Amino acid sequence: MLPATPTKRRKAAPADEQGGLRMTRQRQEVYETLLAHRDHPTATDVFLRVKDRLPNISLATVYNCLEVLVEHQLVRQVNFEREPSRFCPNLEQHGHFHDRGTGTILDVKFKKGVKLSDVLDLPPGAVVQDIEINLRGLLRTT
Amino acid sequence: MLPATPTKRRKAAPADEQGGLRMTRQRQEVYETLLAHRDHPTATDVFLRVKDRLPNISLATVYNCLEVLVEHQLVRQVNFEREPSRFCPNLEQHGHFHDRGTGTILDVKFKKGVKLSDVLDLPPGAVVQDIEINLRGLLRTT
DNA sequence: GAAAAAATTTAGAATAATTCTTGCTATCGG
DNA sequence: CCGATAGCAAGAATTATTCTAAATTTTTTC
Ligand SMILES: [Mn+2]
Ligand SMILES: [Mn+2]
Ligand SMILES: [Zn+2]
Ligand SMILES: [Zn+2]
Repeated sequence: MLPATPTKRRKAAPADEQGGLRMTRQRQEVYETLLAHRDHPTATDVFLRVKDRLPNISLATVYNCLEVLVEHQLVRQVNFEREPSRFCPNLEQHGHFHDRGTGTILDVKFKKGVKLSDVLDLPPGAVVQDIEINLRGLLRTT
Repeated sequence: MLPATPTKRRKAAPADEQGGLRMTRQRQEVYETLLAHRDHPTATDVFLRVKDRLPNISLATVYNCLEVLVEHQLVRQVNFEREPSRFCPNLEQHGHFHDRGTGTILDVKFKKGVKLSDVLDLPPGAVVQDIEINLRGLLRTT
């Protein structure tokens, strides 16, 4: 006999909720700001941009929104050295190239069909969950 | 006629100077501490270890020593996310694997003969000066 | 080898990105 | 509408790191 498990159906998500993330106005604007420019802005950059549309937003809220967007994997956090974190809405697996000349950060696609183990001598038993590839150099403007 | 260039020979480096780096006691101990364990310690870790041998060393000095060792390329600085920097005396080109289970950071060798351009779609004109590969995951202990 | 100059070390203060705390507001489920 | 939960804003707190200034050590000059 089955135990009397009450048929606890998953709580219906509100209309504006996506993947457990409640898309508030602030989160929406932060996310759209990232989508709009895709130039890997810092939290402060995002703050300044969003302020045009939401003049009362606080920097703490921008940090909160970015954190929750990262947690829900709508956005990636990109760190170069110990500089302020940057944020990227490109969800394809990719790396980053930092041009020391201009400070620009560019997305770098991974070539198709390349396996990590073709390139790296992984420690035995290593289960890789996350890959981060950061390049630094110069963009020779031809 | 040659101009009267005074025969300005390169200033002789003091005996303890290597590649422009003066190997002071503090730098020596910091460097040897890194060589001794190769477990990617933080500045504070190094500070605590070196204090056993140089009880008067200050944390600021450890930071200074690490900085100068990195500048002179005897040591590499390794950053995972926004955690405190770690330091690595392995000068071969390599990446790092961070085991989320234990916090251990392992060196990951690059396979021989693999070119970056085999793996990544580099932006046109990009001259890569520095490569950083950081992996995160679990070490399945078999 | 002393004096002067330069480099290094030290302790503590300052910095800056990020996180935390708290009170307020908005939204949700009923 | 009501109580509960989640999110926001402002400012304080945190913390790894850098800076400052005075003391010490090392190197150079005489
Ligand atoms: Mn920016
Ligand atoms: Mn450690
Ligand atoms: Zn990106
Ligand atoms: Zn290493």
